[in-house]
Amino acid sequence: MGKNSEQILSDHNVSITNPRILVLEALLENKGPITLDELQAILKNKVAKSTLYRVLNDLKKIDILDEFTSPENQTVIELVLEDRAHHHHLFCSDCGEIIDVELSNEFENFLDLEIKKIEEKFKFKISDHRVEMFGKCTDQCENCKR
Amino acid sequence: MGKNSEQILSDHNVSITNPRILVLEALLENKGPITLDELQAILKNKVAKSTLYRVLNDLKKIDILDEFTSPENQTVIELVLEDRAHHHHLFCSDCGEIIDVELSNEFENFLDLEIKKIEEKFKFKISDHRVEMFGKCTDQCENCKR
DNA sequence: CAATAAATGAGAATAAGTCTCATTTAAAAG
DNA sequence: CTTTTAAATGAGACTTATTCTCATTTATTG
Repeated sequence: MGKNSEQILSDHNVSITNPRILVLEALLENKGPITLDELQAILKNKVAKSTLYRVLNDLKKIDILDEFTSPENQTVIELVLEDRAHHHHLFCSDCGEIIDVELSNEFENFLDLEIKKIEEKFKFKISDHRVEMFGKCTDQCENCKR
Repeated sequence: MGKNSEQILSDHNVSITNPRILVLEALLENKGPITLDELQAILKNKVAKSTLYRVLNDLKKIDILDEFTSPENQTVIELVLEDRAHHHHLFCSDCGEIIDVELSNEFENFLDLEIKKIEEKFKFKISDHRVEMFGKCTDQCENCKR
């Protein structure tokens, strides 16, 4: 059982306010990536547009929100709590669905080695990485929402 | 020696126009990823804003332009000609530089195997993938533009 | 519960990208 | 090498996403 929204906020020394609770609850219910449009629809008439953007920026600042852009140029966000396993994303160009994907430990270890090589070659300190996969779900796709 | 812009256009059955030549030449000179802002600066007073966007969409349609979003939410584009090797991107959060990175064949093969597993698990046909690495270049970074 | 700083709502402002339409240009045919 | 015609362009209007402003409300602390 995960934490509730108030715990999350106080754990990060962020004041507990109604909009923040509402946004976090929406994200906690909707495990996995969600487009901004979808989130806005859920919170319509509950949280002002300007406040929604501010709250999302707050969550980014305390490092519990990941933001990225879909191939269709939609802003996508995802709550990243400590208990969430490291994962990547799979995008369907038919239905727009975005699926969390875990790759094998062997693969992640291999990737870490490659990254060490890149760090040396380019004199970089690499702090994070992301693997994105693009394709189409087949007709019988259980993930597809439509 | 790569192709020139007119050859590229005619190879893809696209009519040869001045704006298209100018955009392609700018991209050919600036090998590697470039932000839209940078490209717009280069082409200022040469190509209208609306035309620039149209030309970029044309290049996307004939599959020689890759577009993605930087961690700072900047639109980034990169010409992808047939002779370009498959590669990935390294982002510096200090200077904003985006560097093309090739990973080893062994790694790419391993990734292909992982992708096959994901295709089966999620009943997907995966057509493309992308590895993004995020970090900071060190002080003596030769890649850093400033 | 009072004081104060922080957060919010509403809408104005800005910025990125698309669309419209009159004009120009490229391509193809004679 | 002209003429024709469809396609492309430029300029700016329009749309949409995101940020900003400021008066009001709310959370926190003492």
